Parts: sequence; C-alpha cells; structure tokens
Amino acid sequence: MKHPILETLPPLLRQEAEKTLRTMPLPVGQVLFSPGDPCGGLPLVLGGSVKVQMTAVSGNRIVLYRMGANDICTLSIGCLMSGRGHRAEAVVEESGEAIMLPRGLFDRMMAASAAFRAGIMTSYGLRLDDLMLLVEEVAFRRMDERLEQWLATRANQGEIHATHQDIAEELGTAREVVSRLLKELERQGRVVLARGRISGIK
Amino acid sequence: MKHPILETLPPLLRQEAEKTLRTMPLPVGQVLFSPGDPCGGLPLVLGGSVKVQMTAVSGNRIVLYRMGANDICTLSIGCLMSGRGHRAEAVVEESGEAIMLPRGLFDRMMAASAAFRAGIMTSYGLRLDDLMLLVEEVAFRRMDERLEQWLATRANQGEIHATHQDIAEELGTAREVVSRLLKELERQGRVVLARGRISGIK
DNA sequence: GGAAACACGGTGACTAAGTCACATACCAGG
DNA sequence: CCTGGTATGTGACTTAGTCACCGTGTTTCC
Repeated sequence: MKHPILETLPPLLRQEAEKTLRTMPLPVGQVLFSPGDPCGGLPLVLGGSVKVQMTAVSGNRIVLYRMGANDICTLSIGCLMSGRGHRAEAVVEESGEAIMLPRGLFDRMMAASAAFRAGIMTSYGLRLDDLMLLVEEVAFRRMDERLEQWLATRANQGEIHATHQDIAEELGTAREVVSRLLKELERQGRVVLARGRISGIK
Repeated sequence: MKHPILETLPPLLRQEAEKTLRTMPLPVGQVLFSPGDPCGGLPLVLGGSVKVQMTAVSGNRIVLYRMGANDICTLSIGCLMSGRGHRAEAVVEESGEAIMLPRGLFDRMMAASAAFRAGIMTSYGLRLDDLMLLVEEVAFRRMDERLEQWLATRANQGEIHATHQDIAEELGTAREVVSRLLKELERQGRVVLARGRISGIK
C-alpha cells in the first residue's frame, strides 16, 4: 500500500483499499496482459519496470512506452471503460510489485477523491503526449539519430546489454538495420560491439 | 446545449452549464489550438469536423485523428491537468459548433457525475487506441496500402477533392511519394487524376 | 567431450520510401 | 492572352526495410 495515488484517498476508502488490495509480485518476463485480453483491473506499479509493446501482423514489434515506480497503467483504463480487449502487450523487464485495482473500487475512488481523479487524468495526458511524440519520431526522424539517442539514454557506464533484435524492437525497425547502423558507429570508433553487449558509448 | 455528455449531468450542474456555456462557431480553417498554446478549456464538439495534426521540425506533417459531432477533445484534458502547452494543432475542416468547458466546471462535473466521468474516460481510451494503431501503421505498413485505404475510406461517390500535398500530410509522408503512388494507380486504371481531384476510386 | 540445435550477428542484393532539384501543367486575375 | 502562383511529374540519389544466406558463438543433451 505504498502507491502515492492511494495516499490521496479519503480515510474510509483508504481503509477499504488497505483491507482488500494485495501487492502482487512482478517477476521478470511476466506478461501483465496480451493483445485481446480483457481488462481485469487497473495495475498500479509500485516498483520495477514494465514495457508496453505492439506486434504487427508481419511480426515486427515496437515498444510504445514503459511504466516504472508509481505509474498507473492508463492503457488499461480504456479497456476497463469500453470493455474491449487490450491492443498491446505488457511485459515485466525489471522485477517489482504492483497492485491490481478492481473496477468497482476504481469507480468509487474516482467518485470520492479529486486528487485521485487528477492523478489519473494527468497520467493519461502524459501517456497521450508520449504516444504523439512517438508517432512523430517514427514518421519523421532518421533511424541513425534515433538509435544514437536510444543508446545514449539507456547506456549504463557507457555500456548496454541487449541484442540487436532487442534494440530493433525498441525502435520499431528490423534487426539488420540496427546491425548495419551499429557497425557504422563502430567503424567511426564511437562504440565497441560484442555479442549481446555494446560498450564505449559516448 | 446539445452535447450528449451534458445530458448525463445532475439537474443543478446542468442548469449551471446551460446558463454559463455558450456555443461557439467553428468556421472552416479556424485554429482551435496550436503547439505550445496553454489549454483554455475543454472543447466539446457539437458538429463539423476538426483535424488534429503535428508538424515536425523538418516541416513534415501528419494528421493524428479527427474529432466529429459529440466528440470531446481529450488531448486538451492532459494540458488542462498538467498545465503544459498543447503538442499538436487543431484545425476546423468542416464548419460546425463547439462548447468550451472551463476548468472549474469540468472539475465539478467530474466530481458530480459518474456518467460524465465514464464518458470522459471512454473517450480517452478510444483516443489512446487510435494513436497506438497509428504508431503501428506508420511504423510497419506499406505506403501504397495506406494510401489505397485512405482513398477508399474518404471517397465520396468515388471522388476526392484534395491535393497530393494534402494527402501526404494525412499519411505523414512526402508529396512526391503520393504523386508517384497515385500515378501508378492511374496506370493500373484504378483512379483518374485531375488537378486537386481524384475520381473513379474503386 | 562432441554433435546438434539454437541464438546472434554480418552482409549482398533488392525493393520501398524519402529527399532534392527542377521541369511542366493548370488556373485565376489583370 | 500573359503572368504568377499553385499543383503535379520525374530523374537521381539516399535511407530504410526485406530476403536470403552464412559464419560463429552458446547451450543442450546424449
């Protein structure tokens, strides 16, 4: 019961939440939902990292966004409300914990707490913004720039552990494209390549 | 005061809404908001058609989605809540009317009416879905397929009035690409091209 | 330990899409 | 009927995605 959005609830609801809700472990690799799955509740992420991705009919994938500590799976709200299945897939990347908020409790929280409503709406707005940015990026930005930016933001001590396939799925492109662009970066002396690992970034 | 989402309000709020809210004309070409604009309220579209688009630094454009009769500009809610400016631009395509719902009234409606809340959340969910679909389309689908689908869905009596530039901005591509693909369709006898007009579709 | 199966990365050849430059065609107003 | 602005056509080139195939590490299993 550490999710900040629950702190904002009036005492009665908060008590109910503390009584009924259980934290749920998120082991690495666990699939929170898959395309077509009905919505079984609203996940509140307490910690760890969950990536949300789509798979095209061609088998190509792209990561839409990530949820981290204290995030709310806004995507699920739409399913919760419309009753339609999820369109994307959510997979745990770093283990953590989550709370599954059932529909009824969610509705009561929305009714009772202005702060809760504000939290939900803000989180929605951020998600829309993310997706609009992603559309622009996919539609208009060059792959070499996007790759370099991705390497820079995800580098840990100038190093990343990921296969070319992993990176291709992040950016929504093909493995061969990533391989070629990385090779070119290596020729320029800007990275060092090894199996499943890229080092010497920046 | 004909927007269906207002019908769901409790009598008191509904009276307040009817007293304070004015319908606002939406003449063709009017810009509802531009990138960076702060949010001056939540637009409820009563009729007509409004397109929401982004412009990249390169000058390239892409249409994200359209709002029609009874739609709510979900995009504005995020700005309303976070206080950040809009990321996209909204332009009236077919004239109509709208209501501008100010922040305070919106908050009270969210507090008072479960049906209003449900309407807002559902509309949000649909918008997210649209954008996810768009990401997949832009990232993975072939331009010739997307163009043909666009022609099919927008054809009126097998005819469309639009320049190649217009179509390119719909699909997030370059004018030359649209010109070439259309020329190829014409060679196949599937469309007839004229200045500013495409006919004989399907 | 060794063979087989698998995962990862490299690369050539080709197609699709985007960019740049410029030519041509159409149309409205003087 | 000329002219400037808008719309379209097209060649040449670059970037990105696809397909096919290879080589090389890793793991598994006997």
